[in-house]
Order: sequence, then structure tokens, then C-alpha cells
Amino acid sequence: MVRIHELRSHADAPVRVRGWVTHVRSSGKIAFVVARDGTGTVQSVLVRSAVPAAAWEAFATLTQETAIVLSGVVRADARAPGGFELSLTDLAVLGASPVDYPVQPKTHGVDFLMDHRHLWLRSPRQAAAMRVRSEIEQAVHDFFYARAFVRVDTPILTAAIGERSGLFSTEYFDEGSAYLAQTGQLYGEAAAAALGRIYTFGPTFRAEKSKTRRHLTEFWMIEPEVAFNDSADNMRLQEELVSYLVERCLERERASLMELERDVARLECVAPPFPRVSYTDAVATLQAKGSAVQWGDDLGAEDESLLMEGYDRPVFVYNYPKAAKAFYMKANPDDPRTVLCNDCLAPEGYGEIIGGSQREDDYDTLLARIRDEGLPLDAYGWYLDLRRYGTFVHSGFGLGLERTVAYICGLPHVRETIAFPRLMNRLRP
RNA sequence: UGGGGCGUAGGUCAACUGGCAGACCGCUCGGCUGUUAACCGAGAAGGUGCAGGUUCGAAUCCUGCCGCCCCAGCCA
Repeated sequence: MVRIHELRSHADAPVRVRGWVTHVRSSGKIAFVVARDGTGTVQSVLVRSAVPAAAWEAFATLTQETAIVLSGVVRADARAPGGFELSLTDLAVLGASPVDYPVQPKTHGVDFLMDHRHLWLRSPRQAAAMRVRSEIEQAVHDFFYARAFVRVDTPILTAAIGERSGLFSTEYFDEGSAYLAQTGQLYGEAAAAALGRIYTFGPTFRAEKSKTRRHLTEFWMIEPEVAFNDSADNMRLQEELVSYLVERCLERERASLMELERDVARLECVAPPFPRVSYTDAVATLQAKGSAVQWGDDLGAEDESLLMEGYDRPVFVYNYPKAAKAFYMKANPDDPRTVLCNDCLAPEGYGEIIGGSQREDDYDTLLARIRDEGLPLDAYGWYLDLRRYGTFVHSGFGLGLERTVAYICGLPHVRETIAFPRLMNRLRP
């Protein structure tokens, strides 16, 4: 038994392949079966006079997505897609597929496809996106492993803590409400004090009613936290990571990127250093370009796109106004109106793929910030402890996996970057 | 939540100014020894999101509801 991507090394040898039918064509006494096994697709040629009668009869029953086993000889043939095909000596049905398979190799609407997501995944483009996602995930682990980071898994069920945006809640025994985590960062900071350099890799949840191409209610985030890194170190780590992820996909998933019709030239130029633009300079640039943005406003999607004009690689926008950012970000000693943080904006309209910052490490300053924001002090006691016992400069960031996959794949919407996306109006399949 | 758009056959879309609701894909049968989302011939089946209203007559106009898409806000 051979998998399709290995066929090339079995030229002129007899093999057996299992997979699913994608197309069938017949010209009377010669017939073609195109099948997929997850590693690739292969065309098989069935000549009536050269196969058992049972195989020819089995061909007549084949429909899209029938599971089959093909027996034949691998032949190089210029007429075959991919240059290789299978001259069949036998064919058998493993699992029949009724003729009403819904996802045809034709144009369908988004809603129809999402209703059939469990079947849509079998389509070449969807499978290619899943392969790229998997490669990115593996590359994340390899990147951090090579740098002696420790992976830490932070809780998914939490008490109210972290950012203020929408939370999913559930009853939790006698403890009142529990919330699905929307970040592991605060726990990551505790772990960084224990282990030095850590990262988290897990699902996060936002109950916001966001209906855009960049939002899911359940998404995966990679959150490194590094002891003794300042904001500049933090950005260097980010550009190394993003560049590595792009490089790995170009190196090992180029075929999938081609399937997705990604313009790889837009990826090949991604390398450190990424341009760095301060928030204050960004506002000035935007105003010069005609934006109505005022110093102190957060940058909207339109502003981000305007700012990214002319850049071929991701860009850092750093040191945003304190009021626009979270309480835990460290005040900028050179400009107290701002905090030491950065967003990493991807080109081509993909927007923010990373948000990061240096964390406030001064106990009194952090306490004051928690009070200023009106946050419940008792919930943050343990977090403040990190500043009481051996406080340390540290920084980290959150990389949005789906946004990164969308950017690298060139997909129009993050819903195609995860097998079963969760959106406001999409809980099944 | 706000702004814009759209709901017609299993799918993708047509239908003029309100006047007999159609095409293609798919499906069934037949043909073809090199097809590439095959081609050729024949055939069957099937629809105006829901509820009202206007009208001799509504897919088309009006009101309400439901659903979806895009953009914005929030953020990864």
C-alpha cells in the first residue's frame, strides 16, 4: 500500500492505493478515475480489456467520494496531471457514496459551503489551508524549542481576569461564574518568572459580536513571555518568528500555497528587520494622507490599511497612547502619555497579527493602574505578587494563529483557516 | 449594534415597465480506447425565505419578521 505523494518513487512498479474518488470520466472502453488520499491526487486509467470484469463493473458504480482501493502500475505519462498515472489492474469499492454528494467541483456560496464544512474540507483548497496551518503550528513549536523556551499550558476556565472584552461564562460549582479564557498572558507572566522563557499555544475565546473577516469567537493564540526582554527585544523576537513561519511554509508547503494560488513573491520578501513606526509618527503620516485620526485615537482598520501602503512586509507600530491599551503595559519613560507596546501589522490588508508589550514591573505603578481602571483588586493579588517577589523586566506578545494562516495562505477570511470555525452565527458543524 | 447588499430548482444564476418561472451544472439512459470541472444524443425531476397587504394579475410594488454576505466598532 502506497500513499499518493510517494508514487513518483515507484515508477513502473505495481502498487495499491486507497483513497476517495474526485472525478470519473469514461470513453467507452477506456475510463479514468481521479482519486485523492490526503497526500495528493492521482489519475488512474482503466482499460476494459485489461482488467477483470468485476473491476469494470465496479467502475460503473463510482461516484464522487466513493472510497476505493486501486491496484496498478505507476507510469510516467505526459497526458496525466502531475506527470504520473496508474495503469489499473484492479479496482474495488471500499465505501460507496450516494449520488447526492453536495459539494461539487463548481462554484458554491459561502453559507452552503459552511453548512457542509465537514465535507467541504475534502476540497483541495481547504485541505491545502489545513496543511499550511499544520506546518505553521509545527514551525511555532520548532522555533521556540530551538530557543529553549518551555511550552506552558494556561487554563481555559478562569475567574474574571485579563482583558475587558466579551467573555463566555458558565456556572462553576460553588465558585460562581467561570469564564472561557481570552488570553493566557497573565499566567504566562507567572510562568516566565519560573522558567525564564515560555510560550503558550492554545484556544482563546471572545464573545464579541464581531462580524468581520478577521474575527472568530474561538481562535488559537501563541503567547510567548520572556523574562528580561524589553520592548525592543520583544519586537526582534516577533520579526524572527513571523519570518520563520513564512520561510517554513515556503520551504515545505509550497505546493499547498500554489493550490491556494498564493502569490509567493509577496512572502519571499518577508525577512527581518520589519519597519518600525511609532504611533505618534503613524498618526502624523495618516493625517498627511488625509485621515481624520487624532492623537489618542486607536488606529482603525481603514487607518491600518492606509498606513501599510507601500510596505511589502509586516510593520511594527509601537508605543500607543496609554488610554488605548491594557492596564498591564509598561509606561514609556520617555513619553508618559504612551506605553511600551507594539502591534505587528501584516501587509495586503491582513492587519494586526500580533499585539505585544513590555509589562509593567513596578508594583506601585501597576497597583495604581489597576485602581485607575476600576478593576477588582482582589482578583489581581496573585498577579501583583509577581512584582512583589523579585520583579523583573519582561515582555511578551500574542500571535493570532488564524490571522497568520490567512495572511500566509492569502485567504480572504479567517473562517477558512480552521477546520470548524466558530462564529457568532456558526456553532455547527 | 450601525451602514450597505442579497434571499428563485440539490448547486450557480436569469426572468424588461407588475403579465404563461427559465438556463447551466448535477441526476437517469445511450454512445465513444486518452480523458483533464471530458464530449455527443435522449430523458426525468424540481423553485419564488416566512406572514400579511395593494392589484384583474406579484419573483417583481408596500409593511413586518427571519436568514445570509460585506463594511465599521471591539480585538489576535
